Amino acid sequence: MPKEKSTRKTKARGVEKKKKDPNAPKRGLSAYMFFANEQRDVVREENPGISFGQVGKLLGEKWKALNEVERRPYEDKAQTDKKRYEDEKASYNAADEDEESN
DNA sequence: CAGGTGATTGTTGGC
DNA sequence: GCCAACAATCACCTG
Repeated sequence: MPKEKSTRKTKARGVEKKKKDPNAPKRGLSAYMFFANEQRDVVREENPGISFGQVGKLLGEKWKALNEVERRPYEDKAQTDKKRYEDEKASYNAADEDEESN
């Protein structure tokens, strides 16, 4: 069971020591990201003048408020985005074999 | 084979 | 540029 205490740990790693990738192929976005993109302007519209605290929270609440079907389009994108990352990883792997000739 | 870990993704808003 | 809740993710590496 992973410990989810502190929200963001940014660079504060607690494990031995892992080195980041040179190309850092990053991962794909998350359904939430796509959903947020839509609500972002919507939520803010329903709550004009609210700070991130409200928006962020409301976003998460509404996010789940949606039904699987509503999340589908977002998940779909998330999966597609994932593939996108796969591509990076592919290049990243290839680069590892022959580094950049440059 | 199985596990868990971390890294990342995007929103807003201020310094 | 970074940080914060909010959520998902899930590929990565290891023993």
